[in-house]
Amino acid sequence: MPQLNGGGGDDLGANDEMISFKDEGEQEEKISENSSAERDLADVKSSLVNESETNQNSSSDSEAERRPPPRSESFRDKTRESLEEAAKRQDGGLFKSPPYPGYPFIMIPDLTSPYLPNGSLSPTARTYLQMKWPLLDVQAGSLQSRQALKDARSPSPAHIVGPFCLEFPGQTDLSLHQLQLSNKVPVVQHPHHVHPLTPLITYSNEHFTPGNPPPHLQADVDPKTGIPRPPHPSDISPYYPLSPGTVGQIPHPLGWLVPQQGQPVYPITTGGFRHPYPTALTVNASMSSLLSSRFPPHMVPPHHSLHTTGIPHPAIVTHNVKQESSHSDIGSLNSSKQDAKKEEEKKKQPHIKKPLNAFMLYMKEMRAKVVAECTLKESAAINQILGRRWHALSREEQAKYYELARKERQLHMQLYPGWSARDNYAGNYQGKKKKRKREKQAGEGNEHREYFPNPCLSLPPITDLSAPKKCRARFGLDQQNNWCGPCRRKKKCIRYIQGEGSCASPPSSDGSLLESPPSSPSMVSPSPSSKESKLQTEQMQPLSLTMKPPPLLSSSQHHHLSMAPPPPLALLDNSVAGKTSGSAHNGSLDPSDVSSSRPTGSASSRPTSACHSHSLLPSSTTTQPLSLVTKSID
DNA sequence: GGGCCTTTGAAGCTG
DNA sequence: CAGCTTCAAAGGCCC
Repeated sequence: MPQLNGGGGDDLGANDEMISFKDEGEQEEKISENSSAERDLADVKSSLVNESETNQNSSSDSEAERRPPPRSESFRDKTRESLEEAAKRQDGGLFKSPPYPGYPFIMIPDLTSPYLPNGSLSPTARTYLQMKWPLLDVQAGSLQSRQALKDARSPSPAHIVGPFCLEFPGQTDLSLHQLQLSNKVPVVQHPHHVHPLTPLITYSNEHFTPGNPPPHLQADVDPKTGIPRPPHPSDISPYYPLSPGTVGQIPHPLGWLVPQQGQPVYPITTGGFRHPYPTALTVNASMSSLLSSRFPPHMVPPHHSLHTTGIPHPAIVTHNVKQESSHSDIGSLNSSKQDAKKEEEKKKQPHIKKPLNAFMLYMKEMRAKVVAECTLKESAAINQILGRRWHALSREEQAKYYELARKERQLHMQLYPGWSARDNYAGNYQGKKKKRKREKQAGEGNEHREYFPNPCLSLPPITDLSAPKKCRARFGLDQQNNWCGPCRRKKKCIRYIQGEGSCASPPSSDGSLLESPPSSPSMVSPSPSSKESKLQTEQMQPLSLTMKPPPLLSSSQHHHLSMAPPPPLALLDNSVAGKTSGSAHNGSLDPSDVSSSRPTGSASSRPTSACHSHSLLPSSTTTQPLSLVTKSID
């Protein structure tokens, strides 16, 4: 695994993955079949994690040798390349594959953390700054961009047309961090420029004084067992707070930088959490030194989970849960008592949250940017955008997040050896537990998504017939007047229900396109020779809807899409394999899948700004009218 | 105040 | 083992 502490520029990053990618690129040969490509992709994806895991202890130098055999012709097949290229274009180069093999990928907490007590902004709490990542050459233009970003909350700069104006390379599609890094200076958060939201405001440097672990943590002995704790693995990222057994609150993994209140992150449970681990940074001396060398002292995480200020760490979820009604149940008094006991015990246990997965990490990092660019506030909409962007990310980019996620999991495991995801399942955790998720509608789980090329659209590009709130997704918040009653009340969309077989949507002139049977070959069958189909798709995508006025257009469009009759099974390609994680994963990395399901390529190819014209939206629908519609109803 | 929405991914659960 | 379910973050919205 790439060493965080590694001197030089390869601090961390998933060099391993990157290397492999590079190899793949070298071997870029002919690829051929989607099937093989898919397999390869799947392998690659898993390998992204596996490789790093297996190699975590090895030096980056040797990684190349141990690198798995090039698997990948398919990995980097032309389709993929073209897609990536398209994505790059769409994203204004944000995601262009970095030419840097060993980009320094430093995992640095985002200072603009929501964990701030006053953090109204919702910057990412735990973001990992990549020293090089999109080091897009923001250069000169970056000044403007920076300025623009400075007023992130202010109206988007003129050049920012809308959310995800991907067509403006390097101008707006940069995260604050990226911009900050654009000058090639490894500055994570400028000491001078204190972000309004920066948690540092709340904390004085003293709080972050490295090397001053709290007394209770100084002894590296498990308080519980008295057995000296094993040192943290060097490769573990410093994102997890310790879990001092007695300490009820743990700092956010990145708590040293993002102290906050009330945000539970990785609290410690009684169960099996043996004990306090020094902060990852503490544990990881190399990392710590790295950070110390790179960042001002106050940037360096404290060696202890409990902040000296006594401010509750976000990672901790206190269970101030009201006693459940069961207590009052006389009939089952005895059992109630027992239950109560159990509940109390559970309450006492801090809630340990699941480690963030790659996408979550990505979202955390990019959310703020999207919010600023798109002026969207609703997370649902933002997440949709992020989801598309995630798909648009190059493998390398995704690999970074997978690597981060892997480290998170690893660290999490180390910190909470006895923890299981099951612990957080409903019922196990007394904290606010979400109710059972909405019952799945028929067909849910096989939802077919369409990727609208235009990320700027606040309207969710994805049409999921089975998804509730169809109107919401279709029309967006701005057009609630178009929503059906139930949708307004957040109930099941009657339109959707009605439209299961037929379109209940309001008449729309251009809806015809959507209603029209799938004509696009690419749609119908993501042919293995994806290149061709892809081209076709690209050509066809920019169609009909393009001309529609954004709101109306999108609304009707979405509506039709959702209402559209089920596409032939053939249409139901893997792109919409359903929500199962497995399929989703593969889909994200599968070039073929991407090509078939992602209009991004086409979108990107379009010169016009998606943000401006919303043209992309229509196009996709045109080409993949039915595909959008998810799986066949029957 | 809590659930829903929405995304992907990880992991647990189920048949 | 495949498929399904739950949860992780986020913040506006609704009840």
